Amino acid sequence: MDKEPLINFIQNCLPVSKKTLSDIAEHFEEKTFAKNDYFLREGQISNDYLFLADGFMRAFTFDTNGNEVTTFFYPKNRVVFEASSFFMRTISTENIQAVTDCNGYSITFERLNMLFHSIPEFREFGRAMLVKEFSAYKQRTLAMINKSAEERYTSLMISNKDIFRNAQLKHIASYLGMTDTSLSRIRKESSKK
Amino acid sequence: MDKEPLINFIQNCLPVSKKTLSDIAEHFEEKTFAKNDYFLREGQISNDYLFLADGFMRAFTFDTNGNEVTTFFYPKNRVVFEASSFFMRTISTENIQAVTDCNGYSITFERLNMLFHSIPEFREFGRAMLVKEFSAYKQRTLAMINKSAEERYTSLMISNKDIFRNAQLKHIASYLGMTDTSLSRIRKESSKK
DNA sequence: AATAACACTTGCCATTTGGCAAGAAATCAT
DNA sequence: ATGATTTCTTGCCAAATGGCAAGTGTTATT
Repeated sequence: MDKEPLINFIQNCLPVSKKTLSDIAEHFEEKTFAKNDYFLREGQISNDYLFLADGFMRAFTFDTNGNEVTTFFYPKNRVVFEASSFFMRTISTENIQAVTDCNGYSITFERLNMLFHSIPEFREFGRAMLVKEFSAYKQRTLAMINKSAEERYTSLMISNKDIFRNAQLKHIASYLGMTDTSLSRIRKESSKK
Repeated sequence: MDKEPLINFIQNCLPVSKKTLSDIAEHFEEKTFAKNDYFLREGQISNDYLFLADGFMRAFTFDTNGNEVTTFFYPKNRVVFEASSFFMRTISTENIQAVTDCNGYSITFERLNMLFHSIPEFREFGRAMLVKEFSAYKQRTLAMINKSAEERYTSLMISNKDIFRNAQLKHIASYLGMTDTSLSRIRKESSKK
């Protein structure tokens, strides 16, 4: 059985025995997504927790005016899940879509809980993922407030260049809270310097 | 022993036996804060998980230009904690301060984990609080993007009138991602209608 | 009650960002 | 490869928001 990337990722987060690791990995199953496939669609209850081994995904939803808004980008080598729908078993308002061809390993809600129940260290892993995601989200919120469009662009450029390599302009623009027109202009100005 | 509000709150979130409830409540201790007291200061590792029975708090930090930014408002009857610092044992970049006189019940990291370990249902409570907070944060992020300053004001007015009753203009302004000058003007315009 | 400190409002003007629409460039399907 | 579709850029102008600073109102302190 392969699942190398998954095992490495878990091991990097918390030190557990090889045995436990393979017990955990056993419950994940391989998944692939073609470009533009959906991992989660709004209206569904999210039932999969995914480790993204390769590729690039994004989450999006719609604001009150019906405009699509990108809410998150997921690079490879991290877990992908919509916390609220997955853990509270509520209908998701977000979509998660493959931006490029992707592959990874997923586990269902039921099985994940079973593992959380039986393996206390792994419970810690689950909590750590949740807290980490939350924390990243907070930092992003902060970066949005009290920064100009150009500053938001620059920060993202510095911290997440891969987003610009993978995603479309209009998706990045809505992620940054500006129009694609503005982002285009800002990018141009910025490249002059 | 009192702790009525705490017990009611937990019971509302998940149905547990009276016995279990009082076992849980026993580990919380009463806390009071005078107006402007701090529940958490940046630079510290957050070690308390608080149920706010009465009063009003706010979280704030500073953006890259050194401006104070309000990141959250906590009305009474909910839990107050900074997930990242509390659960990951990292230094907090946020401050949490009493906006009015407050009182509630708090529990330490160590004791909370002990309860999580020994009472599986309560573990669910912990996860639910974390997910709920995260979910609220996401909704807020979304409400900020692609909305004008006036729309952001109006939404907050509708959903959280109590913030306007309790907090200062400049704190609300930074929470809404605008200057206090703008908020003052917008509020005026809005009251005309 | 007087003073000081703080919170809020308002006028004037500068700057940033958006809206629209046309054109250029890139990508996709046949 | 060719045309069709989608994505990105750009010019022009309008609208929204911010910066500064003075003025007014409110609250706290002695």
